[in-house]
Amino acid sequence: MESDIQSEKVALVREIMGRVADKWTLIIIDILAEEGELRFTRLREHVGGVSQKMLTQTLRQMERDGLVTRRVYPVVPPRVDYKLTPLGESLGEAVCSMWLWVEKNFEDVIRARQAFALQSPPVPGPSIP
Amino acid sequence: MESDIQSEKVALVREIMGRVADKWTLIIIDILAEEGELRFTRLREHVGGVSQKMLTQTLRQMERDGLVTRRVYPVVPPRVDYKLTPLGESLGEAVCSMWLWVEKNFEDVIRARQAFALQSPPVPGPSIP
DNA sequence: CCGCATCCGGAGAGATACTG
DNA sequence: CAGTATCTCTCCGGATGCGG
Repeated sequence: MESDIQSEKVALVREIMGRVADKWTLIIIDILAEEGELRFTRLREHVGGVSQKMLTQTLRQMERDGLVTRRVYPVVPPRVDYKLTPLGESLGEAVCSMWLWVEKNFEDVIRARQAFALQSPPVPGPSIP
Repeated sequence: MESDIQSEKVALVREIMGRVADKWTLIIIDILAEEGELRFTRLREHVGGVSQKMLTQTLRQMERDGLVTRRVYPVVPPRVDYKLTPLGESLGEAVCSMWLWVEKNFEDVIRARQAFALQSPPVPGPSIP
């Protein structure tokens, strides 16, 4: 069946979507898009709140997927620079629209959450001490 | 410090980004955007490969965040319809640009992975039987 | 001193089986 | 048919070790 090929593609597309839409990947792309080339520790500072392990892991994946280049300088304190590839930059534009949406609408989400909390009193037995 | 407010906002924005860029959320938004209103099982069929639990959980979150409406019909076999809110629809446009990017560029990602695999022979000892 | 790999413990994703 | 409870297993973060 041809639909096997189709579902194969769909699975692949979804898998890549899952990687590309990863939390740290989105942040890293956003940062590298406006900072250009950065070395590991600088990038870590910009990201904030990420463990070296996750950062390394994510960058590895991104390198594997052709989103970033990884340049290693064989110097005494090791130095590794990361930078978006053209592919990564093109993704950056799509990612940007997501960030813009969140920036623009996050207050609505907050309000929705508050409204939802009101009509769904979860745990706290209110008043009457 | 005012930067406390700033970092507070950043954390919030990132948290919402994390929710909104969730794998299942992206798929659900994409489907509801083009199918309109769907009941639970229909939606489950369209998504494909998702457990009821994950679907329920994700839809709950989306309802909480004001992205979908959840209408329950008090009938004998329970019936629940899900539909994007205006907020969800506006997100749908941003999400669409992500899907378009993946559709357009996933073959480049595949190629990048193959190229990466070649220069990084991980485990498999090649040839020589 | 910088970047990376590994081991371990806890938290959360996820599928299966059951309930109204 | 929609949702919940239980169990499993992966993933993430911190500490450690190492090589340059």
